[in-house]
Amino acid sequence: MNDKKRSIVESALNLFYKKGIHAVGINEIITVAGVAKKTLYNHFKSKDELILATLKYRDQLFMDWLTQQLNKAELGKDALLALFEALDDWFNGRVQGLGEFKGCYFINTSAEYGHFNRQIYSACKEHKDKIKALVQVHVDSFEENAQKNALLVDTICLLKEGAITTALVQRNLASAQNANAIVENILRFKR
Amino acid sequence: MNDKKRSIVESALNLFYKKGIHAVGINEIITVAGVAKKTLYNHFKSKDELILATLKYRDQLFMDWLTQQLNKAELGKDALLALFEALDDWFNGRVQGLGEFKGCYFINTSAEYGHFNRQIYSACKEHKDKIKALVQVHVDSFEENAQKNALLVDTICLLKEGAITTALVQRNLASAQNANAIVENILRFKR
DNA sequence: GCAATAATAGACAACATGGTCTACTTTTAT
DNA sequence: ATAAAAGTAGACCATGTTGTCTATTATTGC
Repeated sequence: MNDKKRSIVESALNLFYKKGIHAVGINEIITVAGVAKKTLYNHFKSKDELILATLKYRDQLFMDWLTQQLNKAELGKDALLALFEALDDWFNGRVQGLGEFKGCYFINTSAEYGHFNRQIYSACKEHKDKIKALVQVHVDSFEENAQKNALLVDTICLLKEGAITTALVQRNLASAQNANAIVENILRFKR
Repeated sequence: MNDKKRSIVESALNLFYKKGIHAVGINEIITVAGVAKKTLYNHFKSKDELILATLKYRDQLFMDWLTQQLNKAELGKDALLALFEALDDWFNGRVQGLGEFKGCYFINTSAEYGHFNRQIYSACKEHKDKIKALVQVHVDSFEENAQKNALLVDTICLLKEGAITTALVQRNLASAQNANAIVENILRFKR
């Protein structure tokens, strides 16, 4: 990816994430990116295409970070708890690369667009599917009973989404710690 | 509340909920409401004030419905399970009054506005606080241990938020059933 | 060195936005 | 019946929106 192009995507993502997509205009983006309007439309043929690029970019950023956090812990239960510790870091501004916490970019974008724009919706869904797949790997490593396995994956994913939403809407920045405590209890029972 | 005023609020809410707030203009609202622009600005001195009115209206609508659903069940564990059955009805379009499911209006609005507009943010937070208080009542009826009590309330609220978000973003309309199964397991353990 | 490519600033078009205002009509209360 | 209040349609304003286009300047690859 070109330098200019990357600068445009980064600036757009930062603004979209902070203020919401509809609230940010092209002119603001090019000002922040320090780029001419023609340059932007040279790389992206519409705002929608730029939005998709920010979703892709954020997905990479987020997945790289999360995968790295989980890999620090041991495969299985430890990694699952590390997931919620990572979330806690994120909510409380201890993760440089993700910017000041303002909820999940993909949930926010879904909330703004719903299922109206198929491509945008798909990008958001795919991001969540990836995370679920990551959780699945770790649950698979110790839970062989298919039914219990599925239930545990669902539980963890629901708690994760709930923690993100609660941190945003209720401004409860401890929600990841709460979720962590819940998961710890569940995993302990499973011994 | 005046007939015209109610019509404006209802139309605005329907449009905002379906398309997102920034995506809907005043002109569209007055057209749908069948009302002159002056009439709208007679009742509300700005779009922001109208947004707040829709939040208040939806809060009443939703809380009335939810309270009624929980009251059908017995105080305590039954009511908590009824909560997730109610969510399942909502997600799958079996609740007339709430319109076609498009996520939680308060989460969506928070996602669009963040903490930028204090009044809007507060209205969203207060709605969630009310629901949490409702859950609290039922947990209080059978769980006297303070720590377990708090943990259970958190669990239920996180699962609820997670189910709503997952139903929207992943288009997983069974998420409330999943959450229900999880809560059932937890409550059974508590015997 | 020089042609091709990519960047620049910014004018411009066409339309949408929130909000105000005028001139007129209907509804309501007494 | 009549005066006050609340409604109507829609012109209008200033600004903001996405997107195009021109004319000029840097940056490339060969």
